[in-house]
Amino acid sequence: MDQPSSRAARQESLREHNLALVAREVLSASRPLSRAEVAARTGLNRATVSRLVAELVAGRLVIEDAPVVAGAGRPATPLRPASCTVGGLGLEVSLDFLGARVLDLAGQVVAEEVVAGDHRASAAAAVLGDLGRLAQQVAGRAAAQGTQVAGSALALPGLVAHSRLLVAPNLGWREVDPAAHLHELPGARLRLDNEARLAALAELAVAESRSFLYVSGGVGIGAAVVQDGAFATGVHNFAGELGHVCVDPAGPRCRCGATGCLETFAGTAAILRAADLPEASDLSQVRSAVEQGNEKAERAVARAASALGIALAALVNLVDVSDVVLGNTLAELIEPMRPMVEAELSTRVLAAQWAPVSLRVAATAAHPALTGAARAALAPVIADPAGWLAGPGQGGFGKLSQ
Amino acid sequence: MDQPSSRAARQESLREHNLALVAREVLSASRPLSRAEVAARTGLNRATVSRLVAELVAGRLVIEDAPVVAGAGRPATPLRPASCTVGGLGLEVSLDFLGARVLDLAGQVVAEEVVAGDHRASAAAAVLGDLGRLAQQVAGRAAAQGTQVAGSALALPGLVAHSRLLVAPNLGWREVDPAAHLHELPGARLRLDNEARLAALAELAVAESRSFLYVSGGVGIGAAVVQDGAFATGVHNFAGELGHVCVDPAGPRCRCGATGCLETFAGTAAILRAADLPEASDLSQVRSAVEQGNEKAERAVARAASALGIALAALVNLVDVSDVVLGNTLAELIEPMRPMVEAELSTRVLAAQWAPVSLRVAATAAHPALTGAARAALAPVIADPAGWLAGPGQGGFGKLSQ
DNA sequence: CGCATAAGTTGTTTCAAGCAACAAAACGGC
DNA sequence: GCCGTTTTGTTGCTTGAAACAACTTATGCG
Repeated sequence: MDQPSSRAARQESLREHNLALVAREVLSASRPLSRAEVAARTGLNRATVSRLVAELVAGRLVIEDAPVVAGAGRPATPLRPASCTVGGLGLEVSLDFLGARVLDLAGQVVAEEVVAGDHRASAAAAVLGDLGRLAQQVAGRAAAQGTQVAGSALALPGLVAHSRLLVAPNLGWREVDPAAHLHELPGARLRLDNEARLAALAELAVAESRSFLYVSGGVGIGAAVVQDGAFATGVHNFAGELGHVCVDPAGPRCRCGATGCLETFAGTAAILRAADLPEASDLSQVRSAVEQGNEKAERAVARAASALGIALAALVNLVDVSDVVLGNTLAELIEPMRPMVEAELSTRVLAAQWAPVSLRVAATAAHPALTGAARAALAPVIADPAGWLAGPGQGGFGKLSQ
Repeated sequence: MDQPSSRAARQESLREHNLALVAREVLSASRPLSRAEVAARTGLNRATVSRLVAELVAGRLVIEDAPVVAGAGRPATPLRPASCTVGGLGLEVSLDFLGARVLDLAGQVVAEEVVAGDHRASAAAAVLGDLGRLAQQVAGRAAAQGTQVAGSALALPGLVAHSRLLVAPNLGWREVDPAAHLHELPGARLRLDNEARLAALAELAVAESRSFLYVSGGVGIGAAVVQDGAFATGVHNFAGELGHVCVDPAGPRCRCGATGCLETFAGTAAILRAADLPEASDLSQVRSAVEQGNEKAERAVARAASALGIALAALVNLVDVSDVVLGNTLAELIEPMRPMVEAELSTRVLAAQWAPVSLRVAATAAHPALTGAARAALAPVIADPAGWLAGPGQGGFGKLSQ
């Protein structure tokens, strides 16, 4: 459904819209495009595309390659995203590492730094102080390469509203305002979001599908629904708390206070505990045990798979997705879990017969939420190039959308 | 969220957009507005609004009332939706009635007819044939009053994709193409949608909130998520199957094939069976029994409330809504169910403390899905007045009486 | 070498909205 | 009762953005 923006459109809006359209086409193309190709793809006139591209080139968002001869006719001038001119700074606080990464418009890493550390039940101020220093350092390195950081985004394993972290159960944090501890970040204001959602954004950049459910399964289990390239965020930005869907009201008590949450069956810690393997600290060891026929491990995985299937079936019944992408540590167990998850899905999803659900592993990349955060930081520039070109450095961007 | 339409915008699009903006403002205002007020609300220039309004008046979508004196200054000309010029035809096949209703742009009923009947395990062709005759009759009466039907929409208690009904478990229908049995409906093509979603559309027109979850609880339980006035439809239009969310994997078998679906606890038939009241055929009788302290009825309601709470909690965790509207027969039981539903919600929803969920009864109106269907039929005209004014208008029904 | 072909540019036209000035229709104070 | 004030709606002019058509550029091919 096309939700019409209820603002008056003037001619300036027209230009902004078309400029953004051209920018998106060039910046997210899989190969360099010529002006003529952009015109063909967008439906704009060649002359119009030329004017708009000129603006993007002048603003250093897009660069022209040397013309390439390909068959008859005048050779086309390939256009591609500028590298190392404008960047987004992605930050992440995870249970076991801190990270900062700058990506440029081409999606290349300009600078990054990841520091391991155990942040379970940690002090927010200290951890965020460390992260701030890390961010400074990485942004400095990016600047040395000529990359101006347009903005930053922080991925957190918890519930985020506006610019506050409400609760991150596994970090043991409540009511934290990260911006207060992260002074002097370059660019416009800091955007916060859930780890799963930002990881989904990274997946979106490489996946061929533009609608899927991304499940980030670690100690906690988060999810993000991507539909046609946009997130279902819910009214308060709280959507996707798959880990606390009730799978069996008679199940074990969860640290959130309820009983039978998915996390108590399929969270990393829960599976490890149920598998009861001496000195196993990783789900890959559980997988090996299953492959070797360890019965306790098999039962643990079956229990997790059944629970995951029930929760996913609820989600599919409610929001109707047909492509489930499994990320984070839970991805290790996809093959042993697959038959049972698929069985639950096919019996419990009302529309299963017309819209079968597929299950796959996320594109492997280190720390996808970090990549997604960097992309989110850059998103305002891509969505509103006119705003960026008009006042770089200034927060001309009202919209934090997408 | 501003999902940018990925089409090239030309000046014509600008005009269409602003025309739609003005149309929406006038057609969905609670009181007649002057041109100057529309200009203030939309941000458009007064001159521009005048030009656009002239077009809408010429197209008979909006009419001018006599100027009204109100204080100093030139008296304003009130603009209001034209009545009885353009209408939408809403149709519904329900378990126990067939209905057809024409609404005009002002939201007034121009003509309607509702026929009771039991359609459980019925023959689709015969029922739809009856509905077609009913539709003809009602459309004819509307035409006699000068209302040209712009389009029609059909509400069905089942899974709808494109223009086919895939399955309606309680009707016992599968793979039905209603258009094939409903010949010669006036206006553009027939739109199909789920009963719950269309009922939610009717609720949206009268509710003050523009984001809520509408639950239609009858024999089956459907739901629709409305966010900022738009529906979350999912990838295939299957979203909202709340009735088949698993509430307890050890629960009774559902007719969908799975076990422990919400419907098996909180569907009308399930509650009646559990309450075990001789000759009760209605949930209002169950409510009376509860009020009189009937223990079996109390247990039945508690069981239903707990199940509903668990399913709603899953939904709220996943899609983040904070306003739940209960419609259809289940609304009868809202008060006896409220404490238990709210208890489940507050313990099971992770964000409950920051975004408490409220529970209320739908605005009472007879057959809301019928109203919603009529509004849906009219929606294309409001969303694209330019298309309507240019297109198949004017022709068919000759001069208006009066 | 000329012709076909495709890419990109330049000048003109079209169309929608803003702007400013103005006309219309009320009120209020004297 | 007349004149200034206030708000509404309209008219003529200007501005801006994109389409269109014609043109230039640069290549391949016979």
